[in-house]
Amino acid sequence: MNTAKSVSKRDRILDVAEELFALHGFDGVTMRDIANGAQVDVALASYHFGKKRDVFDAVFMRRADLLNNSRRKVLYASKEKAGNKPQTIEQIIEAFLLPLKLAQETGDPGWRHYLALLAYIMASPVWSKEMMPHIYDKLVIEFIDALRAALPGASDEHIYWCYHYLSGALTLTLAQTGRIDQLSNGKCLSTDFDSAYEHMVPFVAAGFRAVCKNSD
Amino acid sequence: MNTAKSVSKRDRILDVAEELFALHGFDGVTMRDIANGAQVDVALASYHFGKKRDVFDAVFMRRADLLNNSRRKVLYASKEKAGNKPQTIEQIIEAFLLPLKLAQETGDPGWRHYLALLAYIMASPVWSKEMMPHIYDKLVIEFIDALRAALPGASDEHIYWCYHYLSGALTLTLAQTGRIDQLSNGKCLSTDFDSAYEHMVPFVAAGFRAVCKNSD
DNA sequence: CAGTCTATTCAACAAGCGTTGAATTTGCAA
DNA sequence: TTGCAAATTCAACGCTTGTTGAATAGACTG
Repeated sequence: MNTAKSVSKRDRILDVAEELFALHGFDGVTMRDIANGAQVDVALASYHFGKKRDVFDAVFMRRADLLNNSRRKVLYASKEKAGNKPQTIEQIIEAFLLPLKLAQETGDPGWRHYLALLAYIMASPVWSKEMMPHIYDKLVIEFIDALRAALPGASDEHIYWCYHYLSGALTLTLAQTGRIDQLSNGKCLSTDFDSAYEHMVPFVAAGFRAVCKNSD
Repeated sequence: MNTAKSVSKRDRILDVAEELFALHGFDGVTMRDIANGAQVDVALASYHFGKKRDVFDAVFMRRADLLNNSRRKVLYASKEKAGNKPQTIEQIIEAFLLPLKLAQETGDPGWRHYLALLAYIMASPVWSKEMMPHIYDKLVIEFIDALRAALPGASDEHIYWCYHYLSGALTLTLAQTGRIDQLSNGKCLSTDFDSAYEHMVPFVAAGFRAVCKNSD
């Protein structure tokens, strides 16, 4: 049998750790939780990755480059498409969000879990300081530069605050807490990234314009 | 000496727990961490509150009613001020955010920690389901009703998604991760709720209008 | 000052934790 | 088949965890 998949135990450990860390955070998951989920001995995770913290890092890094490259590629394609004109805010935000939507659309639940893990990291004062600068900063700065070019005359302060709101809206979306499902009585779904993406672009773009038009 | 304060050990436990839970989450904090921080024996927290989970709940509940009442009061005052006309979106969002800004402005670091704890709960799939409906739902529904009245013709789906983005922007603000400080090289500060509030109102209001004008 | 209730500490427990070294199985090349 | 290295399990360690019952100190009342 074993029709589903024949991934290595090593990969199963990463898959399970990804899901559990996203759900319960670093301290809410034990090595035994991971081992049980992966149907594997407790010692195996240590054998492959080292300390518990190294498992967490391995999970985080597994898709980080993939996601970063995808985002960079989409941003550059968007820049190229705009030619010598500056991109519109909508185009920049679309480029910012599209790779996340695409990751979701692969249907691989691993990507869904990874995005939730990213949300966990971004919303945590401790983990955000530890993980984000090293991995995601370079690209974020490029996006902010693009926004600056698209909003001539806007003050840096306004741009950074608007980016912060964008980042917050995105973070809560990636977290997939199920809260919107419950508040809306099922009319909106946390897992429906298409809708989240579709409405987020005009929402954020309008926000940027409204705030930044008041700059000196 | 002891010039600063003469709070009871019981209160010191809550204060320390509040700060630590906000920073590290429920599982990232031990009873001994709390006891050490409060300079108190390990057993005392159990004596006063029961299980670890009960300490968490006690911390959460201590300010929940206070905050809820403040928000309700501000919302009603805003409604009254608008008279028989519907409130503007700006007025509703201001009413939504003002109590949080006021809590911050008391200067009491406890409130700052509590707001960060709220962010931790809102961003967590597990805790958000467990804590939010019971405590904050009734009021949130009132705010959404007000928004519906201020946006005639807007579809529920649009309103809920926009509220979701507002909630996300707010959550990341309350979390005070320090990320905006670092990205902006100190031009913007996570602890500067005045600026966060000031820019968030026009940002979110414009977002609502842009999305909801496309409703059927 | 004796008595009583509350607040606090002390000491200890059983369970669960991450981690490790040795033993065992598996996969593969010679 | 043998040999060897990688993958995996087994068994156990020292430590930390949350929690509890008994002992002590403190506050207040009569």
